[in-house]
Amino acid sequence: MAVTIQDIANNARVSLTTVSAVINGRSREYRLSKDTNERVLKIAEKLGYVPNLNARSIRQNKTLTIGVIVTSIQKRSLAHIVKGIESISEQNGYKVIISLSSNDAERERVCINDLLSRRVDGLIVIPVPSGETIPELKQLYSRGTPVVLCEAPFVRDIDVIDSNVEEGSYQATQYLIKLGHRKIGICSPKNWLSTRAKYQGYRRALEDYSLSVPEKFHIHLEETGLVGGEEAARIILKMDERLTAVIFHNDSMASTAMDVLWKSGLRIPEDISIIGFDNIPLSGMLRVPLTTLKAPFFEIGERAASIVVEKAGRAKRPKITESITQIPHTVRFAPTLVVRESCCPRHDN
Amino acid sequence: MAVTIQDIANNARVSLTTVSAVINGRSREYRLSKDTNERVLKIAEKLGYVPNLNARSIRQNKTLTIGVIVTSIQKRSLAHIVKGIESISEQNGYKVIISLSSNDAERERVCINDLLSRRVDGLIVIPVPSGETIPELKQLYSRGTPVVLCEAPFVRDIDVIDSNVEEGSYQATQYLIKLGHRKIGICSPKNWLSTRAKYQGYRRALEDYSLSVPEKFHIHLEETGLVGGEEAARIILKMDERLTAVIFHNDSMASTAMDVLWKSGLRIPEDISIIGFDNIPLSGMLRVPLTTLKAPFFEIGERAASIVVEKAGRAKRPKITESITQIPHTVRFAPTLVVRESCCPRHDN
DNA sequence: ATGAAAGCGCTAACAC
DNA sequence: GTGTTAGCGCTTTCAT
Repeated sequence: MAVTIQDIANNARVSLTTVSAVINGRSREYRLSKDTNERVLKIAEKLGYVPNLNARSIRQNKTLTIGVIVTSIQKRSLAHIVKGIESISEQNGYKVIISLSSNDAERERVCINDLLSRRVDGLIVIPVPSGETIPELKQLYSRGTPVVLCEAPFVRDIDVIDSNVEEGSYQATQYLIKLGHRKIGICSPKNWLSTRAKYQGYRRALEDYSLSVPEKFHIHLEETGLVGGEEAARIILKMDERLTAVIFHNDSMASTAMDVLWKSGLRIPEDISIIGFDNIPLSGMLRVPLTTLKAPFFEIGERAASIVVEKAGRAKRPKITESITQIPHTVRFAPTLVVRESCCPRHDN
Repeated sequence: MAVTIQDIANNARVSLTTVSAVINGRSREYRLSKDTNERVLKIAEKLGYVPNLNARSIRQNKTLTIGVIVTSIQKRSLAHIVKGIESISEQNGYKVIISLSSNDAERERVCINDLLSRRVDGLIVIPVPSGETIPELKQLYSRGTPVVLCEAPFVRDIDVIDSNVEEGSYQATQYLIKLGHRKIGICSPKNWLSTRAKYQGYRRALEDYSLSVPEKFHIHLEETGLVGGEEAARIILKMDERLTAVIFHNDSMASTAMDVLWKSGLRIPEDISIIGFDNIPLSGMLRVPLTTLKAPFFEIGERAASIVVEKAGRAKRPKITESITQIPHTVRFAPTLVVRESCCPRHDN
């Protein structure tokens, strides 16, 4: 069994209180003698004392911890969000504990419960892309738990910080339209909120330019990530009408799709223009450097964390919070188009 | 304040004990009536009860939690290790809490302390690459804390699961030698353990083929990651003797370096052959598909977690553990060479 | 079948 | 300057 303050107290022949005061750096406040202070510290050190945060938190009813739930850590954008969260949290004295939901609503629920059980002071969640868990998250929020969502298009009545994918998709589409493209496809995983958002931006752009919006150009994928890219490429190759440009859900999908398309003899961008999302580091070094949309993910994380930290801090002074009607914060950063070499004006074909 | 079992007990007009039994699914064991059981459950639900894991763990002296410390989550290899850890942990009823050390020894120490304070039942650490924290980790280990290191070349007297980078480097070098290369460079961040390991493999290969090992071909980088790649490229371009092949510390470094080299007019592989490490997903889709070494990172995570889970479980039956002299597990998986297009036989130049 | 009571490691109000 | 004591939310032994 681990060393406790009791052990230290016995060893130093002082009381629990004294030890506690020393450990918490309050010997001044408690007017402890410099001597006692040092002796206790030394003994703690010698005994290899490690404070028990769980015991402390149960007493103080706070943990100085923020729970973060992320669908996957492999996605660059999410990794950046997490770094942003960490940075702000740390500056404010909060530790972050990261949980992975692996894109699975049930696992996300387990993570939420676990973190709540650990009494985190706040929660930042990248919800599963299907949006399945949104109602539960809103309920948490309305019951007063400091919770902020990142990357949750369409979601309202709860704090949301994200990149405006609708807007990004609009920009991408507009760019392609201006290059003369008319047969523009958009590929993304089926049943994701962000898919719907991207489709809306795409549609809005086409409509703004009075172009038709053929339903068949909206390609729904079963798979996500790399495999999704292969699936997309296969579908595109099989279409009876050849697209002249395609917007992909993200860069890694675009890369794999590009790879497959290229291997089956299509030239990029001459035969088909490609746009991705996220601006991952390697996208500029691909066979054909990828045109893509970048968003300030690190900053998104920072903003999310600031809100949580602020609310968690406020929650400590109970009375004040009580009657405040929450006004949800929503910030959606507009992405910017990074033009590289995967798009060109439409060639007649 | 959150709902407690006391609240439930009051509401259900039963005792604390009863509620506790119900919550823990032991009403059978306690011979509680089906009626009581359901009533309590219903009330817990209604009140929105969330068990306080901290309180529980303080009582039970275990947390069913494994702490994982990782230098960065952006590195694919590490992300895979984490997934492997998660997978095994979950199967064994353990939650994982992930902390990021950001390649900073001091932050790693903070993470270790924090996790110990949270009384995790075990610890898996990817130590900072300088190896600075190894002594502390060994000390932890020798005091009986279940701790396993991943990716820690040279480290002994503690459980280590990793990829054998020395061996990988040997393979890479041998491959290049067989292609006829004689001026082979190796680039990696200075003062890293893995740098030393890779250099040893490289050196061993050259010596096995009775080739000279010019010190100047061992390039030490100030920077890591993408920027390290740029730095490497700049150095290579400035060398008075042109290398015909280079081994990079990892794929993302190799990619950026390749990009810079290519942009300054070198043809790859004709002018210079390139090998990376890690086999990241995009390495096959680069301008020149990258030859690289892949290692079973997911499996490394799995193995590490199995050990920790096993030890954590054993620790619960104190007597047995007491006198067992620990025999450190060490598993170093040999990487395999993935041949793509970034290497070719030496051209006279 | 259910409850009372002790105690896990710690903090904080209040004594002395 | 330092110690006593109550209790945070929970589990567990022992009574009933």
